[in-house]
Amino acid sequence: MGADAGGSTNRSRATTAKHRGNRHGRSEEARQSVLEAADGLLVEVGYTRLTIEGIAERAGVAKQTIYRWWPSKNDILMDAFVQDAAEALVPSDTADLRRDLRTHARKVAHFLTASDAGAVFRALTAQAQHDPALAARLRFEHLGKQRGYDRLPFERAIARGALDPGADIDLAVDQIMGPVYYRVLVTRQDVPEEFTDTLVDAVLDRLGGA
Amino acid sequence: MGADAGGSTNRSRATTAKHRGNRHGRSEEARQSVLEAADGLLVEVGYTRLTIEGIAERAGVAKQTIYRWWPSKNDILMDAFVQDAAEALVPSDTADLRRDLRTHARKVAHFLTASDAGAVFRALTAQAQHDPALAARLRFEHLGKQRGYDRLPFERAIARGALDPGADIDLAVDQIMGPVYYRVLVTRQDVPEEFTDTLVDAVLDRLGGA
Amino acid sequence: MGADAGGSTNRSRATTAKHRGNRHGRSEEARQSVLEAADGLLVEVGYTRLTIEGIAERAGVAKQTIYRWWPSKNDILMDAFVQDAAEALVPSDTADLRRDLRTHARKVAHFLTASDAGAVFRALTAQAQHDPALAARLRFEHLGKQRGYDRLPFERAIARGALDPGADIDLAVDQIMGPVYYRVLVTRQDVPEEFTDTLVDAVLDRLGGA
Amino acid sequence: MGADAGGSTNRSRATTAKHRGNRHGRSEEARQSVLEAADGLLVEVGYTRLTIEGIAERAGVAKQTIYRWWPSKNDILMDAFVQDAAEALVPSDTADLRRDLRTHARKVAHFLTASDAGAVFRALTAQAQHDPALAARLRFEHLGKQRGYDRLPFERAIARGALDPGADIDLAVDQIMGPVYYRVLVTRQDVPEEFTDTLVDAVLDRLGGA
DNA sequence: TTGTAATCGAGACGGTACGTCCTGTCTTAAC
DNA sequence: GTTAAGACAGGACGTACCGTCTCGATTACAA
Repeated sequence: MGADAGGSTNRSRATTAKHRGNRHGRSEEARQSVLEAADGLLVEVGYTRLTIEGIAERAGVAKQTIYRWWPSKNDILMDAFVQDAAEALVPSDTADLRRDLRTHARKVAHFLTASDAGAVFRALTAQAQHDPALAARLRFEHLGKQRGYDRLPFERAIARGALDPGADIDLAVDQIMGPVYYRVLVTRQDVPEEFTDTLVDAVLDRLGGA
Repeated sequence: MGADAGGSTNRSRATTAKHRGNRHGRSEEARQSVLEAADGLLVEVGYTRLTIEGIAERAGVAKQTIYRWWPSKNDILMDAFVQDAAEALVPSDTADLRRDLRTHARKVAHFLTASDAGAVFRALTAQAQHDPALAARLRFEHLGKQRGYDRLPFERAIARGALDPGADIDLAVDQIMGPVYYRVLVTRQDVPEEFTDTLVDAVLDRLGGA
Repeated sequence: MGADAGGSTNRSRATTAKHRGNRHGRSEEARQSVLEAADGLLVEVGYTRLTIEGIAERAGVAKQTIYRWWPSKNDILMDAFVQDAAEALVPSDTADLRRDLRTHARKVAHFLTASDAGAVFRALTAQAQHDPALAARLRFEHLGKQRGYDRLPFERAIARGALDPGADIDLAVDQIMGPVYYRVLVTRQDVPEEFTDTLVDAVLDRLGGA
Repeated sequence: MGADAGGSTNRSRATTAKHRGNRHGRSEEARQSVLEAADGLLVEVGYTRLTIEGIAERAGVAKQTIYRWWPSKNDILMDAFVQDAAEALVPSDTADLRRDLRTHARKVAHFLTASDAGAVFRALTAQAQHDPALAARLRFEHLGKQRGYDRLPFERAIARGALDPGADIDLAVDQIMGPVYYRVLVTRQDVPEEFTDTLVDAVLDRLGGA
């Protein structure tokens, strides 16, 4: 997307950070205010009443500016989500697999149920049911990386010799994360820490018992 | 909604002397053709392009007739789903817990990934993320009953003394169904029989080992 | 049209005047309340917002009862008008042509500008511009008779020898009534008594001077 | 509403006449095709079956474009009428009052009974009975000017010394025009030239005889 | 120093679908 | 056999957004 104009070139932009668009690229200011407006409106009015026109008005931006850079409402939310949630769910490393997994599962549950970014994720996951292209973006830009984080504690444990290298890590991740997402997206039950802890223990008991 | 006004209740009407005017109620024909049109169009054009006007046209029904009986597009789909999927997912009973669970998990996976009713369910679950009222209807009219079916093999096993009566059945159900729904709704991976079998075995190994 | 069931047969109805519809014919009560509801609603909400459904509700009558007896909204108003305005505009007879005409012209002006029946007449005349059938009914059931009344003072004057029998009475009526209706329907100016008196005088000066 | 964006300002627009509507103003092309469609449909299907949707379709214009610029169906017709009938009824000047009045009265009668613009005028006058705002627009944008034209022959006669300066011109206009409009709008009789000639003569005989 | 090219805001446009209102027809049960 | 009640197919209403388009202003580099 090349949407990111910040970063190492910000010295040359220091004096012109507020440009309103010219031949040399898009307005970073407009981009930011669109993403923030989308984020805010999603929380305030919900996905259904979130409109491009509403985002444009809230962002103080022309509708065409949005259409120039984003193909659809979902793509705006996707960008907003990627920007906001980039850091979130990296698991800790205490050299204690059970502890790391428990902490990580709790963090994921909290993200899904209690954070703004989680609300955006739920909305995007919902829309992805009707929109294969969005589903693909979600997979490539979020879920793949997330799967990497989810696997990380197991891989570290293997590296330090604390876990059988033949363990089926993806299965283990599905067994821990599956019930969490299931409760959040389907049954809408709470996801207390006892629940995630129990899931982790069940997986580790099987893996450890080998 | 008391959507059914015709049918078996006409006996009680014969004695109801206190009618002022017509109580002939809604047209069952119109109701059916709306539900069928909604079903068909959802499969053909997808949720996003499914419109009330399209349903009305396909059903040969006036738009107002739809609005008279259904508050929203989602409520039509909900009715269609309830009608179609009423029978579907009752587990078999072979007096073999492992076999019954494996069969049931495979049937659920097939329902979610390969049936028309499953497509409606996925669409409804997606919309329920944005619509608490729909979420409530889904819970009360489908998921509650479904949870009963999912628990049934365990309860039968307890009844016949093959399982510890203290087993946490709801947890076990979450551990089997959670990863299935997770793959369907989130990661969009296939759900092969080896996967569901493994989930069942993992749960039973723990329960049996108690 | 046969819309009128009253009149000379009302003796035989005396004992059944309040029936709500049976084998003996239409409900006079329903007919009356429809006409009154139409009248009242026309004054209250205006022609544009006058609906059959509104009339039915106000009259406490089923919509079908209206459609059974009246072909259209305008026909209801026409009946209401005929019933209300039957008596209104019969000219007095003082054996003084000028005085009779002045009085009559004033009464017509007052009818058009200040009476409820006049409001109905204006509405009907307006709709008659778009509806030839209504225009015909207006002509046959009102304007013809009204023209007779308008001519009456002249005919009486001829009969008593006070006016040349060769006078063009229709022209004279047009010259007096035309400007009155013109002000009411087109320019919406007031129609004061000085104005109608002057019109009468102008006509009589010509006729008398012949 | 400032519904008129064309007209005297079109000089400044000369170079941008083909724009399709942007921040600098509305599309003149859309405006024209709406007015023409309304005009044509009124003549073809009549006022009652004239719909905004029909106009939009015929004009090849979106419904919202109509609602953006005209508050109602009547306002469209009013604009169409003002545009079409701007030139129409200016009286000739032959320095012969009787001849000018006769010619003018004939032209007015012809306009009302035999022209497309006259059909629009009759429809508007009819609707003005139910709509005070429309009545006001008709008065200000047409009838005032028309009254000026109707008075013109008399004023010219006074200017050239052929008529008593104290003559009541408005009364004379009412006496000539009133019966014409009366026949057109109320009695629906023909308005032959003998009739208008007689009206003119009656008025002039009185004025001239003073 | 000026011209050029890309972006910006603004907003009118042709459309689609919305949810509402009313029309005129039909059916039913009550009286 | 008329009535009140009200469901029905149909169709227009006026609104909200969609995604496209043109416009004049703004800006930064290149000529």
